[in-house]
Amino acid sequence: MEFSLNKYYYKSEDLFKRLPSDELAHLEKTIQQKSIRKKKMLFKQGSHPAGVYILTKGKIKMYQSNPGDRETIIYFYTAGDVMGYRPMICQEAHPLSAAALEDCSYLFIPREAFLKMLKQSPSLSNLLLETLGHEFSVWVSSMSFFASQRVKERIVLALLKLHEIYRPEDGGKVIIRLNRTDFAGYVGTAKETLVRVLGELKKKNMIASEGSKIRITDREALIGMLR
Amino acid sequence: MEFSLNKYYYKSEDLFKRLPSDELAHLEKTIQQKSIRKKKMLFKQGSHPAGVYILTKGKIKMYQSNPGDRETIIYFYTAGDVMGYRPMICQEAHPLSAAALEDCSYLFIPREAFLKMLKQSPSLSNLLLETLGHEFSVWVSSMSFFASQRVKERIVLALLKLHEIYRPEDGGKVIIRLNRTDFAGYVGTAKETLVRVLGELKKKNMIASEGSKIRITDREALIGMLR
DNA sequence: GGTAAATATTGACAAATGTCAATTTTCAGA
DNA sequence: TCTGAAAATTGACATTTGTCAATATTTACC
Repeated sequence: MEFSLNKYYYKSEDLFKRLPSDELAHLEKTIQQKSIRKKKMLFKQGSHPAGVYILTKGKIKMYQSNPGDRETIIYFYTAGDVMGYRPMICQEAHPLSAAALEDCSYLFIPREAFLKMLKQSPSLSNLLLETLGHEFSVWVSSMSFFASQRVKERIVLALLKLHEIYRPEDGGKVIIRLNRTDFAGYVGTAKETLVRVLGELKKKNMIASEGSKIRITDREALIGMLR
Repeated sequence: MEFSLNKYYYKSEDLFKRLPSDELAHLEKTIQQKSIRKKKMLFKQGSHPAGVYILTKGKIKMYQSNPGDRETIIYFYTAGDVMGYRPMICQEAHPLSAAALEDCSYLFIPREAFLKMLKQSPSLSNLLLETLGHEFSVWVSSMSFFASQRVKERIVLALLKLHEIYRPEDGGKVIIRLNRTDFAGYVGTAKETLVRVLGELKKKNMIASEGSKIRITDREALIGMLR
């Protein structure tokens, strides 16, 4: 079977653009423009969801703080992604925290407006259902990959995912700007182990790096390591 | 923060019971009674979803086959659980395979009937949305736990989850009947490593086992190991 | 451009986990 | 109840991964 990054990667981009235009127009009246500085938290795990976030610029990490100050990063959001609606739908607290990796801009739909709309609009609930279902499949794949692979393979898959996440809209070169600690938290390994594997990939000319910046130079070779 | 197994465990039980009675009545006309023998497959990953399954008796494992004949088990379904609707909703193939761990009985709703109903019933789509959202949170927690913990802790959490999965309806003693290979596939470790950790827990009188049967004898102590 | 603080890298070693090959125990069917 | 096959257990050892401490490099800020 052919390797498919698609299976492990998903963007909720354009979720709202698929709504009927009258509903979209109504929604837009309640939307607020906001921004947040690098390293600031957007929300904290255990807190009550305040609304839906649509990221328009920058990157956000979703993570869980674990005992021993280790941080597990579960997801990176990038421009176009919709965040935070899930726990709201099922009246739960946020299971994860969110923090900005860079300066970010986003649109915010307050909780009440969103829930009211959800009640009235079958198209929105069907849209969310479809999105959520698909997102779920991606997670399932990621989880089983994670459970069955060694650190090296996980790092390689993480590199490929990050390559998509950091892909610029103008089609320019992809540069992954992520510090080693966050990268290691994403892979679920120690920072030192990550550095060593990256060093090895660098020696094989599959990636290039300087400082915390990483660039993939041989994507095919990386993919080749996963089968 | 208090340990909550709830965070890592979820049953979709009674999903359909929450539907309005007229819609339920309509659905019941299309439902088929079926059964499947131990070790037989219910569906295979990559295949097209044929309908929705509601398990009424027995246990089903959802798993992914990995290279090197290793199997990663992602989820166990038990009586009351609803399976297989997710990939149907978003028009995808099954991301996982399903096989019976014991002789099972189930109700089957054919694809067309289910999708038709979904279109007509806002209550069903809202119900599914809520269920899916909650299920997702549980998965997120499991995944971050998985990524951040050692094999021993993962085994202990798996034991606690299995204790719920194997809880009999009549309130009798819980006996986990699962072979070591499947258990190891659930934890994401080698069968031998699993056996060693179980042996250790047995020596500490936290569990008892004979053959492949396992019984938890000191639940509190196990929970104590997770914080 | 210079400097202190943050971050990445490396080395040495310890601990955790996997693998392979016996051996023992359990289980299902005759 | 017996018996072969399947499954669980154990041992020895290799490999992977984590930890701690030191050092080199990069980055942010004046």
